[in-house]
Amino acid sequence: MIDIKLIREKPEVVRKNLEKRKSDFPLDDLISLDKKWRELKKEIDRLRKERNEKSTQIAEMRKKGKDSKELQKAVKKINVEIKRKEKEYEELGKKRKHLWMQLPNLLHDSVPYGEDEKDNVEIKRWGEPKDFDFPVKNHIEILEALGLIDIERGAKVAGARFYYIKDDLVKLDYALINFALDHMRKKGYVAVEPPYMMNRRAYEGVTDLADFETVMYKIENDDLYLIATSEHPMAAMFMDEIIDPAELPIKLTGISPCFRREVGSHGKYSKGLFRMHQFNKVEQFIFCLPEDSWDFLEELQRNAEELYESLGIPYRVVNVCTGDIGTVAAKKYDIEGWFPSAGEYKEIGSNSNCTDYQARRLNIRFGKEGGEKGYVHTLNNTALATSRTMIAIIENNQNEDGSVDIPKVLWKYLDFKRLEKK
RNA sequence: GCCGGGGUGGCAGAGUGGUAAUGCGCACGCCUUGAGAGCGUGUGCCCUUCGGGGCAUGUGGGUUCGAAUCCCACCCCCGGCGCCA
Repeated sequence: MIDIKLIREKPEVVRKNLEKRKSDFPLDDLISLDKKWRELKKEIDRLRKERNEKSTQIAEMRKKGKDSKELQKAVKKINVEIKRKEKEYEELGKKRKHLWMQLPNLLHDSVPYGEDEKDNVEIKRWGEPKDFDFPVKNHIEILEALGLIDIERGAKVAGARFYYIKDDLVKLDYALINFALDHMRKKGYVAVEPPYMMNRRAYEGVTDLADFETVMYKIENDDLYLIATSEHPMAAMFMDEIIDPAELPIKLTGISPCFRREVGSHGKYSKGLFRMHQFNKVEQFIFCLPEDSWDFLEELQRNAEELYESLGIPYRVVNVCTGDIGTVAAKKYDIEGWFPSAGEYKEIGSNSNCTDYQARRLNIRFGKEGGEKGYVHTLNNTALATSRTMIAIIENNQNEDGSVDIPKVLWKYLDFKRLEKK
């Protein structure tokens, strides 16, 4: 959510941002809706004032034992009118809010202009993709041969894009979680295991409204949605609160499964473990003062890069362009890992500064009571999503005999050093 | 799930039909060499032509000229019972 005052007073700034995003958002509709809404509010407030005055008069007359029938009649009449206008006001208000919530965040100047992900700008590359002297296999071939994954039974029991992972792969999953958690905790981030479900009000605060149709699973009979990432419950954690600036920054690292419907994302990179309905992820999250958020974006970036570097996964970093950045972020870096079977870099993590956009929706402020207040800034970055990282490890560290070498940093979490046929 | 108690500002806490006391905290000012104490002003949200106005007692309805207060439904918290990994 963007400050409504900015929309009213400097619509040209907002309009320019929309042009940059190539958004077809109907800004003029929002502005005129807001204007009508305010006019109607003024009108209703005037009527309410009249009613309050008359009611007070009635009370005084009663005290004196005078007859107040006429006044009562008049108030009744005003009330009918208030009720009529309130209904209109409420409908207008809903439309206004709905539209307002869809208005995307203001972009940072450094976000490159572009149509889609092809126009993302590479800003860094680390590591050298290995030259294999044998035909590389993809992770599904490798895992099926090792008997560590069961795709068919996953589909039988839950549907496509659900899988059973087994045995040493389960251990590897948890090793990666512990590895990432340890890394983040060493940096002073507080580990959080959040609720895996959230109610509508909280969820509307953290994400694009369109996600309710394409991303989130709704729990029947309850006002609950399965979380798509622990970013969401962490962001909502301080909903409707005022944080003492002395407490900031708040640095969290969340661990949870992530549930995603993935409606409309068929085909692309959909093979194997790359895009599933359920996966585990360690996430980084920061609440901070507005002036600090751009520095923290770089800190979050570095944290994630260190993880992939110590795992030995070649990666590159892209500055995500205007056409690919999404509604909530003001700036976003993606980390793309190297996948030998595809012969390209693909997204394994995503780092966003959401500035005050989420905080405004969630009503999370900082400030002393009675003192100056403002909205905090929120940032989130993947630390490590286990499924995609496992694919990267498996494909990059495969041997000709079908075994896979485990990166040394994970050994202490495991009772094996290779995935191999038993 | 059942029974009981409860939900009022940042916190504590009054108000049982007449339009939200009071205390603490916090911010600003005065005073002070400084701090503290003391005194004063302010302290949520929305609108405003900056004069002011409206809203706000868990949420949503209802009754009434007027609801924190009465009625209905729901949500949440605490205690007990039940069920349970």
